[in-house]
Formats: sequence, structure tokens, C-alpha cells
Amino acid sequence: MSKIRYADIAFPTAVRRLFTYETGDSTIRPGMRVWVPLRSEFAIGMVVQVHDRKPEFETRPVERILDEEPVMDHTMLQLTEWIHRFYYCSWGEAVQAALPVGLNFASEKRLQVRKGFKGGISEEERELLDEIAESHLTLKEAEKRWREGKGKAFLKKALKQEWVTVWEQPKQKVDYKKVKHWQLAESVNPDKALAGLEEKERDNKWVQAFEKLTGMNLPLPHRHLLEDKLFTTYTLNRIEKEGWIESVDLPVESEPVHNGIHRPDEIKILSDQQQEAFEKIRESLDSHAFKSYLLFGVTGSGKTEVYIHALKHALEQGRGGLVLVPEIALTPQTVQRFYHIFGDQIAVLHSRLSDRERFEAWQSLKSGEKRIAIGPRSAVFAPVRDVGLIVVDEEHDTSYKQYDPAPRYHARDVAVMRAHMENAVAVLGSATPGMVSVQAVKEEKHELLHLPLRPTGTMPEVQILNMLEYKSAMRGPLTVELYNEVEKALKRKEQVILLYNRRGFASFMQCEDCGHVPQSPESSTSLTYHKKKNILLDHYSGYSRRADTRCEMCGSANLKTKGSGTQQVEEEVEKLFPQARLLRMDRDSTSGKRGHQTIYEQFLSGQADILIGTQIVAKGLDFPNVTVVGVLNADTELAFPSFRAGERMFQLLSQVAGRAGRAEKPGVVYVQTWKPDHPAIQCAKTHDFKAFARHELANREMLHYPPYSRMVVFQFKCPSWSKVQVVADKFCDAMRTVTGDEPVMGPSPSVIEWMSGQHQWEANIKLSRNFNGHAIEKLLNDIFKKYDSIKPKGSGAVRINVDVDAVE
DNA sequence: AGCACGCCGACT
DNA sequence: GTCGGCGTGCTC
Ligand SMILES: [Zn+2]
Repeated sequence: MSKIRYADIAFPTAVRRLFTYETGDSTIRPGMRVWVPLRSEFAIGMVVQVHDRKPEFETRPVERILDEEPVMDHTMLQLTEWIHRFYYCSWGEAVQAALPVGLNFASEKRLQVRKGFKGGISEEERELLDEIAESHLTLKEAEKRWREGKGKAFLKKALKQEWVTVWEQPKQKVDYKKVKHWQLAESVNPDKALAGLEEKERDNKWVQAFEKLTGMNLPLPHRHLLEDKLFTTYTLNRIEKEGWIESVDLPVESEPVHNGIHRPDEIKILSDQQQEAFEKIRESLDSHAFKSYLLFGVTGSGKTEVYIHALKHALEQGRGGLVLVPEIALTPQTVQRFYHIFGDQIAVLHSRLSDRERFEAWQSLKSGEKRIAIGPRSAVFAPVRDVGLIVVDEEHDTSYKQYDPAPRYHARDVAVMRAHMENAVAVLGSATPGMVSVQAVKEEKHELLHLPLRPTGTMPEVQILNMLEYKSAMRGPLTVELYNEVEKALKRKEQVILLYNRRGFASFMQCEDCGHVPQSPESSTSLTYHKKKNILLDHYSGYSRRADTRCEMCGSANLKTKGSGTQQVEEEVEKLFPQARLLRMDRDSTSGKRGHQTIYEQFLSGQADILIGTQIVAKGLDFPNVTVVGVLNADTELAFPSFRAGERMFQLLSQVAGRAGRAEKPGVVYVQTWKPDHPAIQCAKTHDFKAFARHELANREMLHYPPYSRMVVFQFKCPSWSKVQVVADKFCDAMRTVTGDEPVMGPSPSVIEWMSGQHQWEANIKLSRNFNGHAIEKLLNDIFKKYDSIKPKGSGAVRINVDVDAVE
């Protein structure tokens, strides 16, 4: 045994601390997983540091090192450490998010009857003990098997008396895929074996099968052999029974995934503007230094071609690539566009992969076999070797933010940090960039690459329909104008998309005469309506007032509360156009992405005339035959109780506009709204993102919202209503003591006040944008320390979640 | 986060 | 007397 060294280990629990163990095994290195004793059990942990500093406390030894080679390299450890500080989670939680579930170990506890145990026990107990010895159960299975009565009592007694002991073993969830193969038994001489048969046996099918096997290049997979009629499960087993062949489980290459055509020669020639953007990226790649770009270009401006050329260049440099795409956009079509050029160098990290498939994709990237990873949020951790380029497409998409479980990271920001750590180039692409990225360009953190619309492209016309004017001219949820346009389009055999906003999980009030939604005087966001207490509430600041009886805008008494319940929009539309073929799509009704995909395909192939659904229809494909797009109630987005409501609305309308028609068949987007003058609507009409950004940024700056601050949201959860409230109050006291009164808002009940048996409150704090990982960690440590010193009795039951850079 | 340890009410 | 409820504190 060599010299004792110390390993700092991160566990996948919420404890934001490392634990130090000792080991004499000199093969231990950071990035390896270990099996160590923790309390009275064993646990899996990740070695993050190996050193010689003997701690003051007693250390326990590492039981087992689970890897021969580190599964995380230095950068990945560094990246997860940054997440640990910045998003205030444990290092182990960040590690867990970065590894495929297949690499998680679970402890498996099996029961063993102590050897040579005779004991003075009753007949009945003896029987039970024999059963335990034979059944080879896990502890969990045994506890389930003997759930009650005598059995339960005996199991407990047997464990206590140590008649039965528990063996704890690490068990990896997924291993390399192994498949049953057949090979000749070592000891067998085929000729002799056959010669030893009786005459009448020679005609048997299994004998013929064996004869054939001897002439084959074994071992061969069972499945493969079955293709020959001579080989069946029976004949093979029969030969095995003679002891002439034996089965072995051998690892196999996973079957290649079919992603369509691979024609690298068909890479598209870039337009001048695309070429210009690409040249910039190429220069940065050549310099081998960190650089980040915001690639701003509307739908159809050809961002993907720029990504593809840049990826190609990275590969030519011998470096790898990483492409992040929002979950919803990760369709076969998207994959095909990359596969077309890069073929099997691509690994797709789909969220629908099985644990094993994910593990194999991960492995193929780590080994360097695959050079490009494409995937949603979690793919930011894909172990691409020597990453040169990281693309984040649709960088504004909120699905890049993880909420539960921790770490609550933003994949776009992690991507930029990873690029920074690996001296790579980050390219964030969007037609409607988030304000955070726009501001980063202004501050020269990102460089802007602008792709104007191609000369062949057109932006569809956007018509605004003022609901005030159509108040008495409605056909169900459609204004007469939109109704007529739909009719006309149907007559022309063209297609229609109708989009209605999903009502959020929050209720709100709206004036029936002017469409106004009551706003908070404190945070300038929409107030939510709470039926029980009949109040309007601002969940940022905690401001509340008795529900309005008159519209604060026009004075009308005609205020209506809009719940979060289901809407009948689809049924009403169906009645309006009984002769039309209707296709529905929303997040709930269609199960999973497959469902969406089939709906898109049906609509594209003309199997329906009208596609109606929630926001999700805006994220689909291009439909060249669609000439009318109707947004039925655009304002619902503005009622969303968030300072980002305007941004979301603009993004939605822009996205919709990007779907309507093509050059040959120009489409018109009709937006029904009570607020025709709202900047988000006006700018969407003129397709003027820059004007919208100017307006929105001015607003944000005035109210000190991101990107002019960094918001940290704290959520308090507990089954007891009174406890949550007390803890939230005390926590805010602690915050105000540490930071002063000014940046703290709240506490207040969450927008979702009650969820799965828990009451939820929240509070938030606006920090300077300059707070980096260390500063955030220090401040939050101070706040929690202060809180610990003043927290009331019984507060342990309240869970406190920290969400740095929360999105909603 | 789990999970053991410990301190008080309802049962054989 | 003890079984078990949850509140508290610790894990190298
Ligand atoms: Zn009004």
C-alpha cells in the first residue's frame, strides 16, 4: 500500500459541502467516481480533488474506486464547480446533471443468512430463514414481501440478532450493451461428439444445426443465428444441453441510427451576408481564444447554414462542435439538416432516449468517435472532445432554463462559460434575442453578427384588429374581419393557422370594455386575481389590494375574472367552420413530441384546412400553403404576471409571423388585441426588433429589472401555511439585514400558491449584474448564516429553493 | 437531501 | 412500561 492521500468528494445531495476521505490507492484521480462509507451506509461520490492535506477530523477510507479512467475531465469539473457557486447548488448536484443517468450508481442491499447459523429458533422461524436464504432478495424486496405481522417482526429480529446480514453493493444502472452469443464449448471436439451419436439421432434437426455451427465463425449473436430456420431457441438449447456449445454475453456495437441522407458535397453556398458572419466566426476559431457572438437574423435568414459552415471549420481544425436546440425544435428535420453534411459524426442527445441509448451517445462523444453533439438543454454537458464551437440556437428560448431539480442552470449561460473555459467560440442565434443578450452586445461582451433577410424572402403583413372596434362584430372568438379572411382562404384551398394563448396557471381580471388588466404600482407587472380572498396580488413585491370593482383605465364596472380553466375556443371555431377539416394542437392534448410531429406532418401534407392550438403551433415548421394566421387573444400574454410579459409577447408574434406563407404565396397575420398601441404589438407589426428592444430596455432600466440587475428568487415550500409565511418573513429580514432594504422584494405568495400538498411563497433580490459565481455564493452564504441565527423553531420543515437568474 | 437520534402522547 | 410521531442536527 502506498502513501495515504486525501480525496475531496462531492455527493449528489443538496449539501453544499465536500467530504474528505483517505485512500492509499495511487490510481485515484479527480473525475473518478468512488464508493465510500457515509454515515451508516455507502454512497457514490465524485472525486473533485486529490491532495496531501490531512484534515483535522478523522477521515474514513475510500471503499472502492469505480472508474479506471476519469469520467469527467478537468473542464467539466471546473464547469460544474462554477454552476455550484453561481446557481448555489451542491457541486454533486451539478455533477449529476452533467453525467448521463446510466453512470449513476445505486446501492443494492441484499440479504444473506449468516453462514453456519444454526441458532435456537422455532420451526416457523427456521422456515422463514430458509426462505430468505433461498430467495436472495434485496432488503427492499424483503420488506415488501414481509410487510406485516409475524414476518415483519421476524425479519426485524433476524437483522437485529444478525442471523441475517445486509450486503451493500454498488450497482451501475446501465452498462455497455451486451448480447447473448453462442460459441463452441472449449472442451468439445465436434467430430468426436458427432461420431458418438446413435444412428437414429443423426437426422434430428438439432444435430444438423450443430453440424452447421461447426462450420461457422463463432461466436455469433443468438438473434443473428435465428435468421436461419435450422437454428431455433429449441435446437440451440438442445445442443447446449449436450455441453457442446455455450452462451456468452458479449458487448456489441449499437446499431447505427438512421438520420437520413448524408451528402457532405451538398453543403450550401453562403450568401454574402452569411459569408461575412461566417468569416468572423472562422477568424475566432483560428485564434483558438474564447469569443462569443450573437447571431441576429429573422426566420429564413439562414442562420443554420452559418452554423454548419462554422462547424465544418471546427472539424477541419480537428476540434468538436456542440449545438443546443430548444427541446421542441429538436425534430427529425432539424437533425437531418446537420446529418446531411456531417453524417455519422453527429450524436443526437434526444430527451426521449433510453438510459442506455443516452449512455452510448455519451460514450461515443467521450471516446471521440462522434465529433458533434446536438441536443436540448442538458446537452450543454455533452463530453465533446476539444470543443471548438458551441452553438445555442433560439438563445432566448426559456426551455434552456432548468428549474427542478437543482441545479437551476441556464444552458445558454453555461454554454458561454464552457466556451470560455475551453477557449472555444460561442454563437448564440435568434430572431428575437433576449434582453440579456442584447445588453451583453451593448456592453461588448458578445459581438453582434447581423443576418438581414435574404432578397428572396418577404416578411408577411401583420394586420392589427382592435377588439374595441369589433366589440359588437364578433363571431365567437373571431372578429368579423378575421372570420371573413378565414372563409376566403378556405375557398382558395389555402390553409389557416389560428393561435390562442394558453391561459396561464394564474387568474387575472380584465376589463370587458377596454381589455385592460390591472397592473401593480410597485413592480409594473400584471396583478393576479385570488378568488378566495377576492384580492389582486403582485407576487414580486407582495403588494395586494381588494379586487377592483371599476377598471382603473376606463372606469367601466364591466370587469371579468379570467381563470386558468379550460377554454372552449376550439369547439367554437369548429362550429364556425363546420365544413373545414380542423386539426388541434396544444401542449397537453398531444402526448409528447411524436404527437406534435405527426400533427405538423398531417397539416403540411394538406390533410387539414385549419390548424388551431396554443403557442406551440408557432414553433412548428414552415407551412408554405398557410396564408392566414390569426392570433385570437394576443393580450393574454401581457396578463402574464412577469416583467418579461412584453418580451414574450413580441417573441410570440414574431415567431408567428415567421410561419406565414412564402414568397410565392404571401401570408397575412391577423392579431386581435385590446392594446393596439402596445410597443410589443406595434414593433411586431413593423418587424422592428431593434425598436422593441430599445423600448423594452428603457423600461427594464427604469424598474431595475434584468438585464440591469441579476434576480435571485427564493421559494419557500411547506405543507403548513403559517410556517411558510413566518419563514419567508424571517428570511426577508435576514436578507434586508445583509443587503439593506432596497434590493429586496417580498415576501409574497407564489403565483402558484399551492402545489402537491405544499404552500408556496417567494421573495427575490435584485443584485448587481456584476455578481459572479464567488460573489453570489458569498452573499447567499451570508444571508443563510444570518437566517440560521434568527430562524424560528420548527422552521426546518420549510424547504428553501434558490433560483439565480430565474426566468419567470 | 436523507436518515438516525431523541424527546413526548396513546396504546398493550 | 414501549411504540412511533415528527423536529433537529449531522454527514468526512
Ligand atoms: Zn377598462
